[in-house]
Amino acid sequence: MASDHTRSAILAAAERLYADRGFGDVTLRDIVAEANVNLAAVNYHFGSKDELIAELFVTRSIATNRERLRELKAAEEQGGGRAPIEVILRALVGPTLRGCLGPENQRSTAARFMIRASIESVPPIRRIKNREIDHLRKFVGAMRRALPDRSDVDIYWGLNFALAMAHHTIRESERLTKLSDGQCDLDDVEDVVARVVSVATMALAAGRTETKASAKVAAR
Amino acid sequence: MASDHTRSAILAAAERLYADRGFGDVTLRDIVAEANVNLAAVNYHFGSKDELIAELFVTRSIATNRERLRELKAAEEQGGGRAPIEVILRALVGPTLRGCLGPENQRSTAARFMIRASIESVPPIRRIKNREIDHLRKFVGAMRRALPDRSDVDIYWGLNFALAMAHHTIRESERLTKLSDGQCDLDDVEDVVARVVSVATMALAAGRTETKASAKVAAR
DNA sequence: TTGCAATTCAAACAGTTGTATGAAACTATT
DNA sequence: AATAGTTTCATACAACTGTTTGAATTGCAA
Repeated sequence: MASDHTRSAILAAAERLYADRGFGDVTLRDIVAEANVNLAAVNYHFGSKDELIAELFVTRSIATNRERLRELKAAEEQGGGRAPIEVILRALVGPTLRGCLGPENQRSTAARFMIRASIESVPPIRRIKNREIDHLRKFVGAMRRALPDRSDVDIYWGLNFALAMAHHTIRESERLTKLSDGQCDLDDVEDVVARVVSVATMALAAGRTETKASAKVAAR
Repeated sequence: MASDHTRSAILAAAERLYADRGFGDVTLRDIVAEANVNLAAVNYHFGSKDELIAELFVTRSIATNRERLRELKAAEEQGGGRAPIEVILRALVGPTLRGCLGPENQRSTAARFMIRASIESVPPIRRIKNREIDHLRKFVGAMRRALPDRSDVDIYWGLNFALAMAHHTIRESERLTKLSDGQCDLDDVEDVVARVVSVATMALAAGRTETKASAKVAAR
């Protein structure tokens, strides 16, 4: 087969540029210049610009999802098919947070690319994200097993909030640092993971079925 | 002065189109066609496309922020300068959620526009968002007064998580609906507000300074 | 070496984009 | 009615976009 050299040079250059400057103002010509290949090579190897972006994102997504499921499976096996909720949540948000936060200077290109992808949503990436639901269902299942007397609705909301805290913290890490004048240490990834897991666990552990009712009372 | 008719026709058309089809594939030509005005009118009245987008977003942001502060001020006055934390959090996330969620068919153009702005982040909007920090500081102050023995870091994290849950729920409302097979009712806005406020309140009320330590223990 | 497929390349294409221009039309004041 | 200022309009501009083409080159198998 081919040497594949051009293909991977394009992938690397594209990831680097997208990570640094965003999808908005990186053109194919920027990419091929960075990769030292011909302009037509992108269409030859990937078909189109969108397919290039999609391939980049899929590759990284698969890696994260695999890591998530690995942690989940390990936890459930260790617990005889049932894992504690906080370990499940850690498997859900840990890989993403670890992949995207941490000291900026030692942040991988892949991490910076994924941050971009979470900030600037472009069509090819959105299409892929929409297919992530099946992956999340596996976590719903595990959470159901961990909290058998919890309603499905509460499980979904708990999952939603856990992802919310993780993704928003990544997206707005710069703002949180500025707002807190550096007091919130986003580089201490394990602390961030612990905080997210802690709150999400509380959200799911709080008084059964009471959540909605009690909150509504407080609303008055 | 002028009739202002053209100006507001452009604003209305642009908001409608951006809300429906996103920033990515709405051109100035689409906008002026929808508004029944000449192409050059946009640059004449707004200077550039980006300034048009900025004006749209600023207008809506100011409205939301004003509503937030109105609720906050009312609550603090009623409590003699100190409001309960859950009321503060409600003032923070309530206006945004109420503005962006609710039955789709009766969702205002403004609301749909703001959802777009939160999903597809474009440069002019990002620049404005970065200036939102001063506004958030007012909530930090109120939260400090409500929870005087809470560390600043915990306050910042609590604020961050509250905004995280609100914004992520808006951004991913479609996915949550699909994942839960319609069981999570995103149209019941007050329930959503109550859920977010409830979890955020718990996050801030949970064992002082213990949060981090206890979570770290759970991590083992 | 010859032949054939895979790859690279320069060049052009076709389309779109936001913006600028200068004349025309309008508005309101004198 | 004449004027000055504002607003509208058709049109052109200049730049950039992703993609295509067809010829040149390369690498490998027979």
